[in-house]
Amino acid sequence: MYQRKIPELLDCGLAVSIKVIGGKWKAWILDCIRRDIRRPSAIHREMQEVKPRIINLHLKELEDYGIIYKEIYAEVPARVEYYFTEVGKSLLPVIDVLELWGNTNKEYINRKHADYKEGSCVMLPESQRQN
Amino acid sequence: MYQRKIPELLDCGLAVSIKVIGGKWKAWILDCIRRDIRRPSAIHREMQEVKPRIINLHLKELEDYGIIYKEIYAEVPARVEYYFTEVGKSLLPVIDVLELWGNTNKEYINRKHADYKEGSCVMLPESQRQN
DNA sequence: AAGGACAGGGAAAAATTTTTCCCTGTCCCT
DNA sequence: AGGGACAGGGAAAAATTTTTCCCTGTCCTT
Repeated sequence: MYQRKIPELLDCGLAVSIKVIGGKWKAWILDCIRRDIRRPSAIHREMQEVKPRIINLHLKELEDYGIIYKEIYAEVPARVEYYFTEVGKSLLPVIDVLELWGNTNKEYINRKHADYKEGSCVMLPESQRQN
Repeated sequence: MYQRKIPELLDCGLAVSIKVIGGKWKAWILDCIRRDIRRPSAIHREMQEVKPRIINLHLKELEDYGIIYKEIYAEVPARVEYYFTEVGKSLLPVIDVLELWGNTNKEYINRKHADYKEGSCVMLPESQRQN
């Protein structure tokens, strides 16, 4: 486990929120669980682009924060499913707000961003790619 | 300027939102501007904890995204002030939502987090420190 | 002439996050 | 016995972000 060298400032609400959902794949994972894709292997299948190891790390982190929890069914082989805690449920509308703002403004942001740094390497959705 | 090696996935609204406000000090900077602390030097004074260079980089990025823009007054020495673009203004309520969720849940998150990894090194606000 | 405020940025180091590679088990099916 | 699905993690490499250090100017005041 990585040991921080610089203490985190977590007294600001915004810093806390971003810590929880700011990870590269966290939102996607939360979205899976919201859509009833609850088992690790199912999430792995859903997120082909991302290595299982990475997903596991994020799941663990979200579990650490008390956003999701695990049910381990004593079957054979053991079945694991993730569910939202109450706090986790309260996070969903927040994600919706972010998702909405992002979708509303992504063309604007991407265009502006491209205007400045043409060196950037942005992956457009397939429908917009032109190579 | 850093040249990405892995293309970004920016078709998801959430990824866009987090790209824009996810930087370590972006939210604080936006909050300064919102409170009429508009000049680079004033922002530097407000954010003593952060080196001016870093703030400048974030300001530049926010400007790139079209969240803020610069007014350069032809005085001597030149005076610079940052303002929100329309899109930038639309981001403010989003930040409020994040801030509110974070403030509502930070004790819960911090406690949960500490429960798991006691090795973590979290800087509490002064009022809560006990060393 | 020296010093400070102002706006700004290059280059490299350090810190952190993300990724890859590969390993541990159990069980089921063929 | 071999192969695949399942859940999970150590260790190191790579990528990215953040930070430090120090430099460029101009102008104003002492």
